[in-house]
Amino acid sequence: MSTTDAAATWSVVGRGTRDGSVVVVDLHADGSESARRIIDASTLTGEVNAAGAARRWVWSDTSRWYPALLRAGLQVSRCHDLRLCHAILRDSARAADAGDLRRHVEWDAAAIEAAPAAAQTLFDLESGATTAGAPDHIEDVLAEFARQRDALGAAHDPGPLRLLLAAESAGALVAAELYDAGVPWDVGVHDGILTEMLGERPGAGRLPTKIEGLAAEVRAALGDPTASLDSQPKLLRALHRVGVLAQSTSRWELAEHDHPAIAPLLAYKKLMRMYTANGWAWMQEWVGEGRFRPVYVPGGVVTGRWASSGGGALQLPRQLRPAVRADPGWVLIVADVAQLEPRMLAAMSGDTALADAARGTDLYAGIVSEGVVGTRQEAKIAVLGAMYGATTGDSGRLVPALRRAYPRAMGLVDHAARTGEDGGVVSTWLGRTSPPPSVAWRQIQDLAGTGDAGERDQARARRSARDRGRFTRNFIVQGTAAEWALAWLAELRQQLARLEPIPEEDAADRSGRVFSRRAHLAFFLHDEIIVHAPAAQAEAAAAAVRDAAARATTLLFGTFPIDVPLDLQITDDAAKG
DNA sequence: AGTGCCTGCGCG
DNA sequence: AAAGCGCGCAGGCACT
Repeated sequence: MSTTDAAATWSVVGRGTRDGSVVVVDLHADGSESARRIIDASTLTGEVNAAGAARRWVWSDTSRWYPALLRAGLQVSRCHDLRLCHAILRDSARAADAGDLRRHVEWDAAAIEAAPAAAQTLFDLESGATTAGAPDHIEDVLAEFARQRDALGAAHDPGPLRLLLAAESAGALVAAELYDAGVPWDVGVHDGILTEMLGERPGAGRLPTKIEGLAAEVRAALGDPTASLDSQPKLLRALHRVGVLAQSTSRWELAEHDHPAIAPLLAYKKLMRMYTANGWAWMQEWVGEGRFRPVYVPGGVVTGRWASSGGGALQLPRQLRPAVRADPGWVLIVADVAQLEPRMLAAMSGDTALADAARGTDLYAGIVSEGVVGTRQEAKIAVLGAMYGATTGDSGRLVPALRRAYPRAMGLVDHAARTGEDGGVVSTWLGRTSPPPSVAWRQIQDLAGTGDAGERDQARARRSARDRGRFTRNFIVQGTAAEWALAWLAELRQQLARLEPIPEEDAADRSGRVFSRRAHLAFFLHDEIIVHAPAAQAEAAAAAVRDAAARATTLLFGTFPIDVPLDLQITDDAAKG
């Protein structure tokens, strides 16, 4: 075991030249190298242990390095994920001089790579097998880290951007930890919900009884015993034959027609959706040993939200929530923020009137009590319309009232929309910047600007400009909300990590997993988290959830008086949350 | 058999 | 078919 330099700030990890070797380079804050060690991949866990909690690990891609450490029972405190930070710095309008980063496209290619391979890692690490993704050789890693520090150092005001990079990297740690921990899942409850809803689990080649029954009802009502219900064009033709002249087969349109086939058809579609998306086959594939393990993709959405790849973590139907069950002797802490995005907008714009309406748990009720609109439902439609750029219908009609009452907040999103329409870029509160318009978009606008553009060219250009305006309008709000959520996650995982592990005999299992003896994050969905905690830690973990949210708000907005209230429940069943 | 697009619906 | 943003996934279907 080699020694580590306690004074060093960063430990940069990369692959060595020899197969299976790993190189760890300690750096001081000024970037100077203080130690360099060549080790076997299998001893990296020892290095991490010896380095202590304060160390920030720098690596190409958290999803390639961290899972193996977690499986070896180690949690790291902090990291700098070069792949994710590259994407932010490359585009950020607040990072001066990112040209050097843009030239190194090999760090972009990795981001385009599909799902992070949560399943590979330790084995590959030890065998020295190469995997696709960001460059991993230590010299490439050191060079990229230097470029990123240069881009940050040259920034006019690097503080917010530095915070964003730290939060993004912490999010990468959380994503790997969520996969390692999994969502505690009761397959018995899941099976019960499916059976109740769909009927008995069918044999091969058959559908559940209730689905078959509904299909028969629909076909009888259509007078066509062989009608296909799963092919949109065929179903549409069958409906037309009985006089239902719908344009599409979507639920909301079918509901407007009056025909005996409609009710069973809507029920059929609902059940079929559950059966195909989250039925027994899904359970078989994604749930094992009492844990649902979806694959999260941090930074997977341009706005900074996470995406998912596999398991559909972000689309888990509310109906299936009861299957999220704490282990015996454990509880769930289910917490979410109501109306996170308009709260972010109020704070970003410094709109104290909207911040006043946001005081307390229901922003929409606040808008009503300020007399801006008449009902809570109107307030909701107006706010969503304001953030999404609605121009017609109820929503578009209500937005002007908001514009009069909250000129600062509305001014900010309206300005973002105009910038987008003009082909410009916009940035979130911490500095994540929207991508520039595509070449195709530019061409459409340029063509419309020339003298010989036809009426259709003009119309197309206006439409695509407005489309982009709605995107940039929403980008600053959705992206800042994602930043708040990352800060919440980052604070929370640090606080949970400080909890004392419970005695071995009370552990959820004897696997030696990092999270079997301590409260841990189990689920994350944009503005909502679930923590799985030993009963003895329930109150401490809930306090951590609340405190982390408060700290996230302060971290982003300092002393600006914006409420970000949590709805928080401690329960053994996530559906009660 | 593999691909890429379309439709529809789940989530925020 | 949404009006009004951001996603992933399943099934059908046309194409290779």
